Amino acid sequence: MSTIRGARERARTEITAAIKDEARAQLAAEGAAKLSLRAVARELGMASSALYRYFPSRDDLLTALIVDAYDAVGAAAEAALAAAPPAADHCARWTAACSAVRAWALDHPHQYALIYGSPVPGYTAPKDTVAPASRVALALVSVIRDAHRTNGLALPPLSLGVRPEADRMAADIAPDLPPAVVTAMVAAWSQLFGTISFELFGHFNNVVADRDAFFEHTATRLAHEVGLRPQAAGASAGSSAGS
Amino acid sequence: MSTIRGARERARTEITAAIKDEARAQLAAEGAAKLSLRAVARELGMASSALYRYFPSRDDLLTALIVDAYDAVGAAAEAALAAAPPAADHCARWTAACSAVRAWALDHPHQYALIYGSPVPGYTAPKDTVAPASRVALALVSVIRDAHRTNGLALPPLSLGVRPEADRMAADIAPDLPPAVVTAMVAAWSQLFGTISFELFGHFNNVVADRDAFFEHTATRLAHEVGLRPQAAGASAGSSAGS
DNA sequence: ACAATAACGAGAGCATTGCTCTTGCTTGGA
DNA sequence: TCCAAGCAAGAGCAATGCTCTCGTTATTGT
Repeated sequence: MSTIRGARERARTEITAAIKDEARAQLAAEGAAKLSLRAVARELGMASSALYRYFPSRDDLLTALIVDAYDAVGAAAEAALAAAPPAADHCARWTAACSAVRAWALDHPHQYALIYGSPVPGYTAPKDTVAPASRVALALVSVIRDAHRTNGLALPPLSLGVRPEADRMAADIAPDLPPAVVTAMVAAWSQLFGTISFELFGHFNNVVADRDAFFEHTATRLAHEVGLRPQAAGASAGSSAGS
Repeated sequence: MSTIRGARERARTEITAAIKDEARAQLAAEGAAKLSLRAVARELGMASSALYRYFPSRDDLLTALIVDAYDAVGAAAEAALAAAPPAADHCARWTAACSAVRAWALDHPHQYALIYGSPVPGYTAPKDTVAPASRVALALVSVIRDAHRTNGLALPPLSLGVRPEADRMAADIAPDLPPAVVTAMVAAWSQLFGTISFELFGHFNNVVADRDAFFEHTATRLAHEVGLRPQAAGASAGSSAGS
């Protein structure tokens, strides 16, 4: 409200950012388990107790990093979609978003583990996390919505058992999409991260060698599962999109 | 190999088991991050230093728990398959194995997080873990192999990009199965755990309400993905298998 | 302009942790 | 019987998260 906003306030945001940066560096270097408030303070040249003016506890620092990480993956997915216009091949847009998420995960494995691995601390997800956490899912939904608007998506009917839950999810998430599509999309969403997590957490060691090819294939199959078909006809007739 | 093998040796295995039990209890109560050697020793009425005679470090204790957890999920999956003979509906056997894994995960969330969440400590997976870690995957392979032997599994041809990797995986994992099936099976394997992890780690909060129905549906679709089709004909004509 | 208030940084301190080292005791085999 | 190996306990070290207190500094209200 005041004019200059005070040197103090600016210093606060700067120091807060510096703390988070240093914490991220330690996270990337050693993992979440080894992230130490004292080491962060030491590296920043301040007393460890001073840090508590900015983050009331270690878990709060972690939570801040979690929110930032969710935002970063979400932004990566959205950027991939922004690079391919909604008019383009919907199947390719889907796989592009998936690949963007995977690329971010490979670039920031510890941040990825922070948000998609085991809940770290006493783990209570505060309200601040739910909005950033939804960004990837919303990006995927937007691809499907575009595809549904232009082509219309048709999926085989759901079995009786899921139908009530499918209707509920559709009404809750995307009332403009068929329940079968929404259900398939939620499944594909979780399965996408299952594949990325397995690769990142080492479960593919001695199993999958060419991870790029395998992921490309998996993402494409997930696209099929949600009703997206490659625009086979049209201009470019190249069989496989990538490399 | 000798006769009595000494009371000492027996005491050692007993104490080792007691330590692991207490550690498991703490794991279930507080999570892997809070598992403390000193607390385990305290609870067992022994000095903390005495614990190091049995496990050279905290990470070694964790590793022992990891091995046990892998064995437990693997055993759960195998038991589910043993309950349904190989002659039965292959699709139902697949979903039964999947559901068994999920049930174990819901019953032992922290042990599940230990093995399928973020790698916890300095995380180096020793050789001892790889065999137990494969049990679930091998159980799933056995279902597919049985199905392939009796019915033969046919899947649409793979795109050019994955074909080399698919051949490599098939030769490495199950040379008697078509590469397309093996590839789909690896994907389904990781996706299964993606769905379970999302449910367990809270990513389905405010998204999926009827988790049982959703999982049943997802597992069935995964079965279709690997080429398993429900034995629709025969006796019972009910549309959906489960209740 | 001045004083009250709030934010701030630093240091000391507490409880706890993983781990090591040394010191005795107990057991198993010669 | 006696010795070596296994064992348990205690003290101790470095490090952690967190709290409290005490001066200092900036902001704000009058």
